[in-house]
Amino acid sequence: MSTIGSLALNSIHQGDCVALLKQIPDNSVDLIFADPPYNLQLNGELTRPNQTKVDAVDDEWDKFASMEIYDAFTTDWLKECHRVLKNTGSIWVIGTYHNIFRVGASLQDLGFWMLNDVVWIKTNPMPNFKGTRFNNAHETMLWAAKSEKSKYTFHYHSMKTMNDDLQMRSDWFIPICQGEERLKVNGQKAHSTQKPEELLYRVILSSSNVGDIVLDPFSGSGTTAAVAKKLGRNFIAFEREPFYIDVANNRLKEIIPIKDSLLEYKVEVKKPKVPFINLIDKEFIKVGDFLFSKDEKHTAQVQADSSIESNGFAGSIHKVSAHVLGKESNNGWTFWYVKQQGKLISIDDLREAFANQYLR
Amino acid sequence: MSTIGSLALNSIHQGDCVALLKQIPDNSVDLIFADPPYNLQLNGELTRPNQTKVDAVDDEWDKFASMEIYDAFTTDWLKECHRVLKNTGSIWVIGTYHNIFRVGASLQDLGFWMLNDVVWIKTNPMPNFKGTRFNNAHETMLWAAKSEKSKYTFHYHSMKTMNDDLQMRSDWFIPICQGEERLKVNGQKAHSTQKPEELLYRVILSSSNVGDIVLDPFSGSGTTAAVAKKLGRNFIAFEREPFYIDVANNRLKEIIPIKDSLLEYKVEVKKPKVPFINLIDKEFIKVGDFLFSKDEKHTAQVQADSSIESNGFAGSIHKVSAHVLGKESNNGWTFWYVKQQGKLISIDDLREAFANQYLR
DNA sequence: CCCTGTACTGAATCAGTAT
DNA sequence: GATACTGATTCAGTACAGG
Repeated sequence: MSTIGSLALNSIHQGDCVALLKQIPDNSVDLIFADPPYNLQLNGELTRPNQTKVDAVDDEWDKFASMEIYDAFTTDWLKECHRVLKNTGSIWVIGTYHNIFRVGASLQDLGFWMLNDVVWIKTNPMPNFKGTRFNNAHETMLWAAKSEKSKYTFHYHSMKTMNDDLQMRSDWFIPICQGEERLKVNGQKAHSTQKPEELLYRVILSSSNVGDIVLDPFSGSGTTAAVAKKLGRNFIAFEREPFYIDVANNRLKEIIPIKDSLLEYKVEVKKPKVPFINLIDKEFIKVGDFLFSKDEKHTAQVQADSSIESNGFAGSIHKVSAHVLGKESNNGWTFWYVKQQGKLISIDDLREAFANQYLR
Repeated sequence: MSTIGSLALNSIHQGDCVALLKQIPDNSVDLIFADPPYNLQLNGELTRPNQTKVDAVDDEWDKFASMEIYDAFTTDWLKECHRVLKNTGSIWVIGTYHNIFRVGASLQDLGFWMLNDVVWIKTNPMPNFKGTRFNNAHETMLWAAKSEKSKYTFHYHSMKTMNDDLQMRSDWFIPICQGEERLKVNGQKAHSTQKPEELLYRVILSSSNVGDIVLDPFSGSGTTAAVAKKLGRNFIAFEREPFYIDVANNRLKEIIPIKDSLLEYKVEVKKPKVPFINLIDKEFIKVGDFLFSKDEKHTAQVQADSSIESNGFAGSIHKVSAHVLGKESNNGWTFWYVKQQGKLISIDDLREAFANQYLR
C-alpha cells in the first residue's frame, strides 16, 4: 500500500483535517476537492405549505460561534491545502452565499489564483416555501490554481467533447443527489449534504490525470473518494465523524474502477513538440524561403540557424511574429504561412505533416 | 424638481461616488444597484485564434494598485450605501470571480443580510479563446437587505408570473447587451461593460415600488437610470466620467415611461381581511357547527364568541389548530373544513365567498 | 404488467401587523 | 423593542400502494 507522508493512500483517515493535513509533505497533492461546512445559520423550524416540517441541515458540524471563527477556520485549512498542493495542481471548493465569499476571499489572500467560479445549477432544488426570496437554485464551486504562474492540469478537449463539442461552460446543470444514489442508513439519509457523483466526475476528469492524488479534507459521505476510485485516481480523505467513515467505506467497497484503457484522454490533442529546425531538416521548408503573415502584410526569410529575419529584425518564428505585431509574445506557428503553388500553407499544418510522417 | 439631500433626483451627478453619497441623508433610498469596477487584473493582450485583438476591458477606472486598495474602496462605498438605504430597502451588486468575493464579504461584514446570489447566465458569452479554462458564461449578482431583521420589498407573485407561474429562481438566462441596445459612439461601443436592460428590469421590478428612489453609484452607460425611468421609479445616479454622463443623458431622453396603470402589481395578492366572526354573522357558518381537519381526525365546535372548542381546549381557529397539531402556531383558515351535504368545504373558500359577496 | 394517485423529500440564513 | 395575534406559502422527482 502506498503512502503520502505517513498517511496511507486510498484511505479515509479519522480526525481534524488541519491536523491531518500537517502530516502531508509540501507539494505532493495533484487535486483538492473540498466541501467544507457552509455555516448556514438557520434559525427556527421551517414548515411546508402542507404543515409538514422541513428536515433541515442542523448538524453540529455546521455550527460556528461567529463569522470571525468561521473565517479563521477557513484560513487554517486553506493554508495547509496551499502548502500540500503541487505547482501543477488545483483546488475546488463548493459553497453557497452563506460561506462562499469568505472562502473566495481567503483563497485569493493566500495566493491561490482563481480560474473559474462554476455554478452548479440544480434542476430540482427545494422551493422557497414562504415566498420570501428567489428560489435558491444553485451552489457555487471555486476552481483555483496554486499561484498565478503555476501550470495547472485542464483537459479542455475532453470537457468540450463531453459538452457536445462546445466549450464546457461555467454553468453545470445537474440534479441534486436523490433516489438510488442517495446513501441511506435505516431508511434515513446517511449524510445531510451528500453531493451528486456527476459533479465530482466533471471535477476530477477535467483537472487531474489517471494515477494522480486527489485530496478531500471534508470527506463526509465519500463522494470524492468514490469517484476518484472509479476514475483511476488515488485518493486521500479526512473525516472527523467515524459514522460517516463507515458509510463511505461501505460505499467504496462497491466501486469498480473503470478500465484504464477507457480512461485515456483520447480527444486531448497532444501535439508532439516539433522544433522549427526539423521542418528545415526534412525540407518542408528550405533555408532562404519566405514566410508570410496570412494577410501577406508581413514577410520574413528563413535563415540557416532556423531563425527568421524580417526587415532587419531576426529571431525565432515566435519572436519575429510578436515583433511585427508590436506584441510581447505571439505564437509563430499559427502566424506564419509559406507559399506553395501560389497558395498560403500554414507552417502549423506543415508541423502536423512532419509529425505524422516522422513521429508515429 | 425633487431633491434628495442637496442632490436633484432623476439626474446623473458627476463626481466620486463616495463624496456624492455623503450628501445623501440616512435611510432615504429604496433600492441600490451597483456595478462597480471588477478589478479584472488582465495582463497583456488577448488575441482570437485568427490573430485579431480582443477588445478587452482595459479602462483606467478598472485598475487598482492592489487587492488591499480594492478592498478599501469597496468598503468605503458600501458603508455609505448602508447608511443611505432605508430599512425597507435592499441592494444589488454585480460582479465576477475577480471581485465578487471581496464585495460579498464586505457586505456581510457591514451588516447587510444576504438574500440571494443570483447568477446571470449569458446565453451568448464570449468564448475562452485559449482553451485554458471553462468558458466564463455567467456573472453574479448579490442581493442583500439592510440588516437581518429589516423588512425588504419583494414582489414574489409578480416574479412568479414572469416565470411561467413557477417560483423565479436564482439563475437568470439573459443575453449579453448587443445589437440595437448596445450604445455606440462613432461606431465604437460607448461603454465597455454596458449591462442588458432585461437584467435591471427584473431587479427593479422585483425589489422596488413605483415612485421609489433607485440609486446607482456607478452609473456608466446609464442602464439603471434608463430602466428606472421606464418603470416609473425615481433615480439618482453618480458617475465620474463626463463622457459617460453625456452618453447616458442622450439615452435617457429617448426613454418613455410606461403608463402608471400598466405598472400596477396586479398579481400580488391583497386578500381583504375577513375575521372569522364575519362568517358567523352572515351564516356561512352557524354557532354550534362542527369544524373538521381535512383527514377528519380533529373536530371542533363553533362558539358564540367566534372561538372554537376541541376536546375542552378553546381559542381562535388558529390557536386550536396549532394546539391539535402540537405546534407553536398555525393557519386555521387552511386547516379547518365544514361539512355540507357530506362534503368537506374549506373555511378559506367560505372566506373568499364572503369577500366576493360583501367586500367588492 | 402498467397506470394513477398519494405521500414524502431535498445545504433554507423562509412572515407581517397590531398592540 | 417585545409580545400577541393573524395568516401566507412549493417544485421536481422518488417511492409505494391500489386498481
